[in-house]
Amino acid sequence: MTFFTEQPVTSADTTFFQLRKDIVDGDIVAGSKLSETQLSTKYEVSRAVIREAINRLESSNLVERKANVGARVVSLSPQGLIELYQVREALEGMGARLAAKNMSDDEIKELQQLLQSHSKKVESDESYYQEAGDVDFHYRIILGSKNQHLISTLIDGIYHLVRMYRVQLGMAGPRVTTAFDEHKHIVQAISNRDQELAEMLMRRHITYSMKNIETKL
Amino acid sequence: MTFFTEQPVTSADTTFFQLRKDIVDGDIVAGSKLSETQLSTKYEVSRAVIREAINRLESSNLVERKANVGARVVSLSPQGLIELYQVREALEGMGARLAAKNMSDDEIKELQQLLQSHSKKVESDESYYQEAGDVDFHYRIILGSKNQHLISTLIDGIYHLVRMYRVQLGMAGPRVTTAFDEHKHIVQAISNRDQELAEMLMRRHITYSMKNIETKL
DNA sequence: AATAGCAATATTGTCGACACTTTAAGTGAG
DNA sequence: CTCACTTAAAGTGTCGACAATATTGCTATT
Repeated sequence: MTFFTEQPVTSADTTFFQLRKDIVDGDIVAGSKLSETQLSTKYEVSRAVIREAINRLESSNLVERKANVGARVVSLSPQGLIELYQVREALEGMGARLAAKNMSDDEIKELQQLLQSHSKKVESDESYYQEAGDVDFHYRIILGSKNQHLISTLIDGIYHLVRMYRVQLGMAGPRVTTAFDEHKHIVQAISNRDQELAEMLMRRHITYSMKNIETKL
Repeated sequence: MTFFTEQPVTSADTTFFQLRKDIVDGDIVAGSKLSETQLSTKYEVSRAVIREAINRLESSNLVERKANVGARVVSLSPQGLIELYQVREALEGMGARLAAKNMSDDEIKELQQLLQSHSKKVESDESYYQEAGDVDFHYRIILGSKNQHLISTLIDGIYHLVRMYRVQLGMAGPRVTTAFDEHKHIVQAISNRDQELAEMLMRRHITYSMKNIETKL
């Protein structure tokens, strides 16, 4: 469940969302050039809205721009993945710490319930958990930090790139049940309001996750 | 010394830098509205340029935009400062950790020399250290992390907002010599390639720094 | 007098055209 | 044949005008 449904209001919004999806999904291949005129005809909007959309994509770290030259979709590399996950480790670690401090008792309860519903799905061997479930879990904790900078940096800025790596590398794998246990321990630390432990466990969880993906490169 | 002189190439670049400076310095007051037409006449460029500049300012977390309504300069608040420093703590902590791992021996030597030159200035009681010196020190470590995401998030995204808080709250204070000692210990940890310690010391350093500024709110 | 609805105004969003820069192809001299 | 220079092509940057949306002020009704 994505409970943060971004509602497009302007034409530039729509184009931005569409372009982002196409990039993350690999329909626009990594490293390729983004021609404004070309995209303008493809998406049937003026170059102005394309430019705005590209600007936002740049803010999301999905494209790179050079003045008077143009924009390219970022290219994926092992080094890039490592750097991305280092930032993610720092930010989500802090996120878990703050969540342990700032989440309401009700929110924690919901988090536990979410985990329990995942538990059933893991047992019944549904593959649901692999993607959506993991994302859902992490989103809740990030939002639970109540830190607006952290939230927007991660959700608007880093997570789409993370997904791009996952999608284009086939993602997931045999880490499902292992990751679930890690999630369980993190929630436990948050329930106990143990900030130190919550941060440490989240950092380890992300480190493991990176190493798992790294093998696929 | 700012060794990262951003060279404007387009008109939008120039306008963006100018606007950013005016906002950070408080010449455009925090919380005020940014009218595109108004700025267009003030800076003598077309609205398209202003719009691009505002978009970038939004990416830098210096302004907030609402569709069909307009952009406002962010307003400063104790809560906002705390949240900002929490993110900074996480990122610069990781930066110090990575610097201990990735800086070359030469770069570390230069860092030590920088510190020594600061030491003299602190003794001779020059107030130089307060602002530029501190920024210089932190920049070197961030750059030393060699992590491009970390670098751009901090230098392009967070640091201008940090400076905005400092400038508009009178900044600095009696923490000069204290901060210098903290810097010294961080460099020592980096020299020893002690990643854990470097991160921990940097995090504490930033926490202290926040508490110092917080008293001025 | 207060409020709801409407008209007028101001502001942002979008568009197509033009200006400038980069890139590539082509031409000529050595 | 190679290299430097010129020129043509394509692409990005900037502009002014129009369209769509939000805000303000007015009018009328209760």
